This record gives sequence, C-alpha cells and structure tokens, in this order.
Amino acid sequence: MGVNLRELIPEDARREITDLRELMGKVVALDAYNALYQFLAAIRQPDGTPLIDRKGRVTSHLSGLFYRTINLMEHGIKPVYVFDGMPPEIKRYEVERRRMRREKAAELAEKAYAEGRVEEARKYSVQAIRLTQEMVESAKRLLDAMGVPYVQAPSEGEAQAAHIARKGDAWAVASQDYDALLFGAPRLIRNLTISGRRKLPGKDVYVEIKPEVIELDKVLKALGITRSQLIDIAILIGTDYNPDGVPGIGPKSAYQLIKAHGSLEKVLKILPQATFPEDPLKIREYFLNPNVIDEYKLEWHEPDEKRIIEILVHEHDFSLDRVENALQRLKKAYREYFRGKITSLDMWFKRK
DNA sequence: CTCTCACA
DNA sequence: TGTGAGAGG
Repeated sequence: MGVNLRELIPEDARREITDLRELMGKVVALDAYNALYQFLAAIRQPDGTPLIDRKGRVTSHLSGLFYRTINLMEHGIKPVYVFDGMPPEIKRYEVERRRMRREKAAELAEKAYAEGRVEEARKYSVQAIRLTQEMVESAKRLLDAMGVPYVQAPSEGEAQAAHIARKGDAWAVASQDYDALLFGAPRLIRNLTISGRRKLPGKDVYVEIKPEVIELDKVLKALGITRSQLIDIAILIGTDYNPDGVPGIGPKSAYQLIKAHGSLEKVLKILPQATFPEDPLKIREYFLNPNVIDEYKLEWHEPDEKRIIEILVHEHDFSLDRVENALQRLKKAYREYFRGKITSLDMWFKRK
C-alpha cells in the first residue's frame, strides 16, 4: 500500500529523531487510516485473533490509538488525526483489487485456522484486515472523549493531512506511507512510536525502530527535481492509483528517465508499451490538486474521564485499572502542555 | 503496538 | 535501571 519511495529518498533528506522532545509543542497530522490499520495488524495473538470485547467487536485499534496518543501527548506532541473520506474516482481499480485480495485472504485464514496452522492463520488474517465503519466511528468517539481533534477528509486522508501541513497548521504528517510527500507535505514522520521495537514478520527477531523525519525540500534538492517530477517518478514505479507501475521500471530507472526527459509525457513517448488502469496524467493532476477542505478546527480539550471509561471499560471491556492509570498520564500531559499558553521559560525548563 | 510484571 | 516474556479485550 502506498508508494514505495524508500529507495529513492536520499540519505541526507532523512533524519532520525533520537529524542521525541524534538517534537515538543509541534502539531502532527496523523494519517488515521494508516495508524488504525497498523494497530489492527500488530495487536493480535499469535494465531491472528485480535483483541475483542464480550460482544465480539474488535478493539485492537482502540487499544493502540488510546495508548499511543497518550504517549505522544506526554511528549508535548499535539496530535490531530485525519480520516479518509470517499476514495477518488481514479482509485476505483485499486479499491476493487484490494477488496478481492482481502476476501481471498479471509478464506485462507479461516482454512489455516481450522487446520491449526497458526502462523499461516495469522499471516492471512492480517491480509484480510478491513477497517469497518464501526471501527472508524469508535475511534472518533474515543478521540472526542480524549479531547483530541480529528479532521474528516472529503477524499484521501494523506492529501488532507498534507494540506494541513502545507498551510502551516501542522508541522508534519505522520504516516508509514510516502504518499504525503507526493501530496506536498513539507515533512513526513515515519515510525512515530515510543517503544522502538518491532518484530520482523515471520521470525521472532526484533529490530530497533526509530522515528525519522523526511523533508520534502531536501528530497527535491538532493534529487534535483520538482515535486511534479517526483510524482511522475512515483507513477512510473507505481502508486495507489496504478499499483503495478510500469513493469520493469524501478526507482532507479524511473528517476533516470524523468531526469533525462523532464516529464512523464515525454517518457511515455519512448515507452509505448506502458499501460495504466487510469490516465497517468490524471493521476499526477490528482496528486497536485486533490480534493481537500479548509474548514477544520484544531483544538485540544480537557479529556473527559467519565466518557473515556464509559467507552473503553463499560462498552469494550478494557481493564479499569489500566485505563485509569493511562488517564492519569493523559491528564498530566494535558495540564503540562495543552492548557493555556506555554511560556518560553516553561519550554526552557522542559528541555532538561 | 504498548503495558505490566518478574527477574537480574 | 534495564530487559524479556506474556497479556491486553
């Protein structure tokens, strides 16, 4: 999912965040779909079963959302979650393709589970993950209760998040996908987590994961291209709107081609065999001018303790002890960083 | 993914 | 004070 620009991003456009205090006081627009999906994928038992409440409703996404948001706020980071709206027309092909892949995976998961093949069951249940309307709504209700703002994008969440960051209302977009850069986000934060350990898929091996910031300006300068050309390269490699890209063309040759010929139009003239599920120029146009809104309010409010307990403990069977514990941390973070203005002297002391 | 608790 | 295993819902 998303564009894979990893190999294209020059080393010096990428910076590790060694201390999350660097982000203190900064607004970060999080791609909600990306975050919830990650929680659903990661918060599972070895056989692939997610956390569920007594009514059988999945709660993994709420657990992840709750604890991670508190962690960010404890570092003085101001989170705003951006939710996806209607996928754009040019995504139709990919949306359908994903739906079929999920259905197939769901069947395989059930089969593997019934036959006791635990690892396979897990693998396929992750591939079968679907973010339901119910999950999205429960996540929004939880954020409301926590006093954390969210923005409902008219279309792609990454596009809306990038728009918010471009206007200066957020310092960066946080997502695992690189798409926000194509949409013009000045900064992209990947791996925005506190616990820096992640299990390698398949094996019981853990690797250190550190958050990193990628700066769009530095990417473009280092590569000597414009954002429009970066988008052209992405289209040759493959985006959400043409996932296969152009067969045989990877990051390296895509870059060389655009660098040498200047634009996608010119490159396509020498690649007459290339086919696309959508007009590639329309895809570029969408990255440059996506459907976004300016009507949103980014305000952080005092957490509503009772409502949070109502949602997590009474509706979804979270342990009262754990939730109360986290609530103390949330309230403290709110007092410290979110209530009223923070003076520069306060900031100076918090650095220590 | 994140928390908690046991153990060094 | 830090690390690892196991549970969380």
